Amino acid sequence: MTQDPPTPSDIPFRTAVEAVVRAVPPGRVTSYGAVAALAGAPRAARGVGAALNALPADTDVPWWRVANRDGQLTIPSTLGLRALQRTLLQREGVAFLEDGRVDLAEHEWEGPEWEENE
DNA sequence: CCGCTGACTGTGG
DNA sequence: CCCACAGCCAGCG
Repeated sequence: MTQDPPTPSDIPFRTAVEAVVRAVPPGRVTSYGAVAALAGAPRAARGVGAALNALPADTDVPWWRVANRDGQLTIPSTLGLRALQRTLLQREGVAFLEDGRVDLAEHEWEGPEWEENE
């Protein structure tokens, strides 16, 4: 039987996003745009936000390791989610700048391929 | 099928 | 450097 190799485009967007975010190592931060690209939809950065927003509270997906391209935590501050994200990141050793942005120069993760090189 | 929303991003003033 | 505007796109009613 012919089994085509599982290409990203065959996987539902949300599933692909979850897989990518799960691959982000502790103490590392990536952007919505980068996740979208790795998920096979380079222009769907906003979709990534929607996907993470749909995650159940008990998810094992490390959603807090995703910030915007500037390292800002753009998650709604409602319900203290913003503060929660910051707490979780700091717990992993992620440093923040004076203006409240994540220190991307020190903690940005660009993907598994990049990881091999660094 | 159509229209609207938003945890984004790039560009221009 | 800060702000406004305009594309983009998945998900949902």
